[in-house]
Amino acid sequence: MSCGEKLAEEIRGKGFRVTPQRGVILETIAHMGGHLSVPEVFSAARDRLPGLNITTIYRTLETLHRAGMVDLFYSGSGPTRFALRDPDQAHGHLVCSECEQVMDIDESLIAHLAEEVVRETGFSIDPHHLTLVGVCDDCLSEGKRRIS
Amino acid sequence: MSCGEKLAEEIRGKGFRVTPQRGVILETIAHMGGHLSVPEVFSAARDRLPGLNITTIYRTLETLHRAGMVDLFYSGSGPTRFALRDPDQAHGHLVCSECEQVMDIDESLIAHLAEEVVRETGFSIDPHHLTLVGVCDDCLSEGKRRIS
DNA sequence: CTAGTAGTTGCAATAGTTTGCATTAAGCAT
DNA sequence: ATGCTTAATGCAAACTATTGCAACTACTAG
Ligand SMILES: [Zn+2]
Ligand SMILES: [Zn+2]
Ligand SMILES: [Zn+2]
Ligand SMILES: [Zn+2]
Repeated sequence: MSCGEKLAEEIRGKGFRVTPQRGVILETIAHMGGHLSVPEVFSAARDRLPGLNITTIYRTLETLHRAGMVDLFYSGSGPTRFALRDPDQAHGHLVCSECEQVMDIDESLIAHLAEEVVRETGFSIDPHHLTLVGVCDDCLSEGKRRIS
Repeated sequence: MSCGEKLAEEIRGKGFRVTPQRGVILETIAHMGGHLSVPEVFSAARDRLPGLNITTIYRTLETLHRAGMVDLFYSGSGPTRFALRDPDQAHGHLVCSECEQVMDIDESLIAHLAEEVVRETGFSIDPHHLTLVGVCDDCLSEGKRRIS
C-alpha cells in the first residue's frame, strides 16, 4: 500500500470521500515533503492528473486540515504553507520579523505553553505548527530594532 | 492637536516622512478603532482623500507595523486585520478553529509565555496581538472534534 | 447491480495582496 | 526661497485566495 493509499484510507475513515484528485494530492504532498504552498502542490499534482484545478487544491488542503492531517503555517509574509502532519511529533516555528529566519520549536516547550494557556483560560492550543512571531537572539543583540 | 496629527509626529520621529496620505490613514484608523482590514480602511480613507490608492494603504500599514504603531492580526480565515497599537496594554487573541470565536488574552499571561520562550530559545516574542489557534472550552466539551 | 443522495469538482467571477516602475514630493542643505 | 536626494505614491500587472453554481461521481441503501 503506497503512502497515498494509506492516507486515502485515513480520510475515508474520517468520513470524507476518496476521489482521484485527493489521492493524487495526498501522494504529491507526501512525496514532496516539507512546507508547501498551494501553487507548488498544484504544479506538481497537475503533472500526475491533467485537468486538475487549483481550486481543488485549496479546498482539499482545507478539508485535510479540518481532518487533522495537514497543518497550516502562515509566517506573516508570502503565501500560506501546508505540511503533512506528523502525529508523533508536533513541532512549531519561531519567525523572526527582522531577518525572516524560521526556527523550530520543539514539542516539549509547546506542551508547556499549551498547558499554561489551558490552565489560565480553558483554551486548548493546537500544538501542531504553532507559529510565533518576534525577534531572534541575533537580531536583538545587533539592536536592529527594539520591540516595545 | 488631533489624534491624527499626534500620530503623524510619532512617525516623523521614527524617521518616516509625513504625507497627506499617511495623515488621512492614521486619522481614519484612529477614529474607526478596532481590528480593521485594508479594504475597510481604504473605503473610509478614500472619502477623505479622493484619488487615494489601495496599494498605499497596504504599504502604509506595513510601514506603521515596522514602526511599531500598528499590529497585524491574522486569524486563519478572512483578510488580515490591523489595529492601532496600545503601548500600555499588549493584548492577544485566542481563535477557536471550531466556532470562529475570538477571545482576548491578557497581558500578564502573554508575558509569562514570552518569558518561557525567551528563556528556552533566546527568541523574543512580540507580545502585541499574539494570536493562538486552537479549540475553546465550549467546543472541546461539546466534543465537536478532538485535537490530536 | 441500480438508483438516489449528497459531497466533490471544474469553471468563471470576484476579492485580497504583492510587485515593478515611472512620477511626485517631503525633508534637508544651501 | 531653491534645488537636491531619496522616500513615497499611483498605476498596471501579476499573484494568491475565496465563492457561487452547474455538472459530476463516490458512497449507500435497497
Ligand atoms: Zn532575526
Ligand atoms: Zn513546520
Ligand atoms: Zn469554539
Ligand atoms: Zn486585538
